[in-house]
Amino acid sequence: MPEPEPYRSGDKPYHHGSLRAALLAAAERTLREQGVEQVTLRELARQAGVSHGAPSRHFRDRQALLEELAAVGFARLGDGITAATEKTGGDFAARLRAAATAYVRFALDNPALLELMMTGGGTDGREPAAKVYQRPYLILKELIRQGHESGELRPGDPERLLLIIMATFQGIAGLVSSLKMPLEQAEALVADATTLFVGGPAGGS
Amino acid sequence: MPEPEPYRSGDKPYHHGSLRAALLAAAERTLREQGVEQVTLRELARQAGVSHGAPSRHFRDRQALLEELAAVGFARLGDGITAATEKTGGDFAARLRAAATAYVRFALDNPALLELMMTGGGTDGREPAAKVYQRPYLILKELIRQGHESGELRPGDPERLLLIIMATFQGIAGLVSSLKMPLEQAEALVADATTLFVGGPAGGS
DNA sequence: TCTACAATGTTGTCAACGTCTACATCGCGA
DNA sequence: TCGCGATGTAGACGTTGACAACATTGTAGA
Repeated sequence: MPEPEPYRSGDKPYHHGSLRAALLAAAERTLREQGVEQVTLRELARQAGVSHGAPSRHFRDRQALLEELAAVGFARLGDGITAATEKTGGDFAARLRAAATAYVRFALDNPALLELMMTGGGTDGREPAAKVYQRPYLILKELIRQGHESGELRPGDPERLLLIIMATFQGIAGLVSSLKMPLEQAEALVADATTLFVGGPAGGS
Repeated sequence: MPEPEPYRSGDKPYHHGSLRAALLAAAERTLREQGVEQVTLRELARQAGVSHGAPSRHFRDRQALLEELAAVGFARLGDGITAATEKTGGDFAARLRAAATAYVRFALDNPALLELMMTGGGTDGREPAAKVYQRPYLILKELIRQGHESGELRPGDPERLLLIIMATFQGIAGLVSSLKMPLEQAEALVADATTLFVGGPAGGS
């Protein structure tokens, strides 16, 4: 079965039309299905039906493409967390849990992409990837402010609380992802952690 | 006229003698100094003063070498945590903190190695790298049992508490590592988290 | 002592990759 | 119309992982 090209199917135009987007899409698919190692410029070019040199017109090098892909991931993750918290009612714990759940869900749905986002794909520290935390950082910061204001969150230095909470959720996401934990159990873990931060007992006893 | 001289310093014997260890050592150094991408079989062979095909006698392929390197890391991390908890006095919180501190210290001292341990270096899911957690898992499990026995740890299902604690410490290690946080601040974070689990208020207020 | 063998290292080769350069084709605005 | 910049093509080069054929060495047993 022929690959369903979005534009024209039979004759190939000299110019692709949206090669950049096509390369990123192919990259994400390949990353998900075969891992970073298989995300090669030549392979993406093949998938896009284009010569092996073409990608260089859109991405300086392989690393640049991976960073762009990671950026897409950042945006989607941020959107997911924002949407989750915004559509959740006023209860502080529920919103905190919603944010964490969105994070964990992303980790389970996009393990390879999340890994890419955290490690930068390559190694040339060109991007220390502290960026993963930026969006969640701001969202959580605001959430914590609200929690303190309403008295629903245990007192304490907001900055330090923020770091612990972020670390915990980040850790849960990583744990859940590398243990391939079922979503149900992952959410239970999130619920426990949330309860812990808000002040109640943990462990569901 | 043949030369019956056994060895001379300066002339290279045909057999290296301990090539496997030399390759692993070179791999760890290169990983630390230049990142995973630079850990190439040929480069390691060069560093060991050996031909480019020699490594294949000791490691099936590059991935196998990286996994071996990760295993070395697991062992060292486990030893570090065990040593830290064992040499710390009876107080539960102190021992929990000691374990976490050892973890975080390892993360700060060996960022690239820890990353390799968690991601498996490659991507071919040949090793889901849930191994990182095995040693800490057992150690923490025992610690939690003791904490519950002595009543120093807040009550709750041990399994769930274990997961949360592991996730948190794992998260702190990752956060600290990718944010290149100074050790001092990292330890404060660990102290906060420990206090939180033991039952007191967090945030150092 | 001699010899066959297993372990280890060397050399040569191949395909795939990233990257570079020279060239071809296209669309668009002066 | 025409020319120019953006985009894609084609080929080359050096590096890498992997493999196969061969060389060297220590050693166990005849």
